[in-house]
Amino acid sequence: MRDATLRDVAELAGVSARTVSNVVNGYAAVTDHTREKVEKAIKELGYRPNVLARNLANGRSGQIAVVVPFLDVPYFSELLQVIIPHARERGYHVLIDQTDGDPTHERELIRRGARAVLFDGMIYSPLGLAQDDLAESDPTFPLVLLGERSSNAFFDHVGIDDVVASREATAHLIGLGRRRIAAIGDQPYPTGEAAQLRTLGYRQAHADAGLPVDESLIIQAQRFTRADGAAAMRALLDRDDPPDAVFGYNDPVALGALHEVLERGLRVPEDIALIGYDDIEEGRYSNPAISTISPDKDAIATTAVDRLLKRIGSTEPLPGIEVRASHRLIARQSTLGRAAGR
Amino acid sequence: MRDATLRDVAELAGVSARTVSNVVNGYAAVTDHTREKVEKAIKELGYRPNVLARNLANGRSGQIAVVVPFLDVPYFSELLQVIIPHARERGYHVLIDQTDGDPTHERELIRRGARAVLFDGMIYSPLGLAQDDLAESDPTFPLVLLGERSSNAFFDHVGIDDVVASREATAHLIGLGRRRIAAIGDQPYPTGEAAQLRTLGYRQAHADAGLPVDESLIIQAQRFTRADGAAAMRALLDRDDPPDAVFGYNDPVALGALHEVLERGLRVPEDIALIGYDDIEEGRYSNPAISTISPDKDAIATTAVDRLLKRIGSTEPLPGIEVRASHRLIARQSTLGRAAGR
DNA sequence: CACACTCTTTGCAGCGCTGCAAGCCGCCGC
DNA sequence: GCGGCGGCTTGCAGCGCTGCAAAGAGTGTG
Repeated sequence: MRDATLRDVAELAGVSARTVSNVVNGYAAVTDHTREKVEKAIKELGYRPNVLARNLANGRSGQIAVVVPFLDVPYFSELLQVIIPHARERGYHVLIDQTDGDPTHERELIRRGARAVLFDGMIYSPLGLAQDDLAESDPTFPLVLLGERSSNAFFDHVGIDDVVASREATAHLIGLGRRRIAAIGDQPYPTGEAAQLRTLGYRQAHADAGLPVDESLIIQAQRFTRADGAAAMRALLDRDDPPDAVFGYNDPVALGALHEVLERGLRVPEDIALIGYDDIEEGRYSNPAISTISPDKDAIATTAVDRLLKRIGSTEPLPGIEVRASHRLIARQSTLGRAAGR
Repeated sequence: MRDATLRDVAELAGVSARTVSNVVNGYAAVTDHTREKVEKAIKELGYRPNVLARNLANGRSGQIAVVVPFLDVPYFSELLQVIIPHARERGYHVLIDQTDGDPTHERELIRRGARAVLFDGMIYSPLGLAQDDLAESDPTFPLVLLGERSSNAFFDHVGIDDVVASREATAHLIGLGRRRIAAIGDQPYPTGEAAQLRTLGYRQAHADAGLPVDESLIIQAQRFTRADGAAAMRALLDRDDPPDAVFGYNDPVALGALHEVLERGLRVPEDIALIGYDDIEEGRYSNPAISTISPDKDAIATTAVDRLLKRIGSTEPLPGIEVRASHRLIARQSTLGRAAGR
């Protein structure tokens, strides 16, 4: 059986289709009497508005897209966990896309996004996207960027100050007396701007302490996975002069490295201290629990949604703003040892 | 500037709108000559089809919804990681919703889903939903259930055999000589059918071995988180007669328990052996790495999508089928100790 | 009692696309 | 040379809803 339409309801209630629409949307003032009639008819027919038709008619889709490189990266799923309900409260559904970090796919999205009528705006966490690619995007399309990239004049950008945070993480290790600190996760190529900011912070911390940087301790990682962290650590431990501390550019990398260290029978933090980045739940339950940089995820998620909706709601393009969420360093057993206590 | 429409393209190319539509969709045969003209016009105007209008016109949305209780449960994000690209290859976008395990929200979805024109079908992993609630759903709505629930005549159901898998997990511990095996995750109430299947397997394994079950070792858990696992373990270790092994109903629970055990200075597996369920990546990198039941996630994800699309494509309702994906037990250090090697 | 004004309700047109069925055209066979 | 046929192309109508502007109903005022 065909679903009931607005017109069906109108007919049954003896009013015009437009009035039914008004009742449903609470638009114009409607007499109590009329409203009751209409509501009765709606109930009787089990009418539900056709979202598609509504969207087509008013040119909005009621959906926002959230694009992340990898869904199984805990940081992203934890963020989505906040974004989805927050968007729902504001009347938006969330469409999720995953780029697998594929630059072609990412570029595609950012360029054609503007025309995709499927969603009204996009929250985007680019990975393999160079700054230049952003320039090609339609500046009138509501877009909020997540992560470490600096915004341009057209889009908003929400994230923490990665340079400062990375400097703090490194300084924490230096403060513990470590002198051979490895950095795992550098990406010294155009699409690795995010990683480069962390490397910059790492360097700054060394400079602050008047320490030299051993370039050979800066290790690259492609995808920031546990496997990447473990592989990098393996190489580091095979050297004659292994490090005495590790700064992982995200928690999975640090956790992968941790796994490798323990696997070799070394002690953490006595032999090697480790710190990660992102404060995913997993890191609170690893053994030992890992120290990390904790970004204010709630703030990032809600701010991103709010900014996006503001952009969507605005008729003329808003200038891009840069939102800095707060972060803090959480020291746990992987740097403090048993002293970290519970 | 307004986006170009089909009609704009038609005008520029000097053909009818319908022909442009044919070119775009590759429907009817079109002369090479005409096609070229149209394609040129499309490029010139930067035309992109309006998905909303298309959907409204042909009554399909090209979107499927995937509903999970919690996005930050690694098992679900790993599953989505497979579902999303697989659906995309088949021309579908994935809309993700998260119920937070809220029964009201879940019931709402299942009941009204049929009418939600936003998506053509739904893959659903219910949590707080009793079997009865399913009966209220519209049997003509394409729906595939994930997880442990047994299907009814109207929906498909994809999952592994939880009873068998749980029996194997428990038997593994028994085979190691353990006799006081705790089970963490039971949910002895109507919405906990999934958990109950695991408890059943646990009991069967004991029966198989001629061992009695100590009911006090069956611990409940609400949400299957690391925190739940840790809390349950804490209580178990505070007893005078702590267990010598633990079967966690999913990996996070097992990992939370593991954390607590190590925190107390006990050895794994010497003092307490642990096994989890789901084989999330995290468990391969924990210290020690945890043994687990590994469901064939690829098969589950792709089968679920394929079945759903088949249902969507079929004019008359298909009878519900039960798909059993395979699983295997992966023994790692948390039960085998160092012997598990690398 | 006519008129201005406000509050409700209405009809129309159209969002951009596709299903349908008819129309057109050139070519083949007899 | 004519009817028939198959391959391409077209026009129409309509998916279900909302923006817009105007009509209708009701009220108060001079």
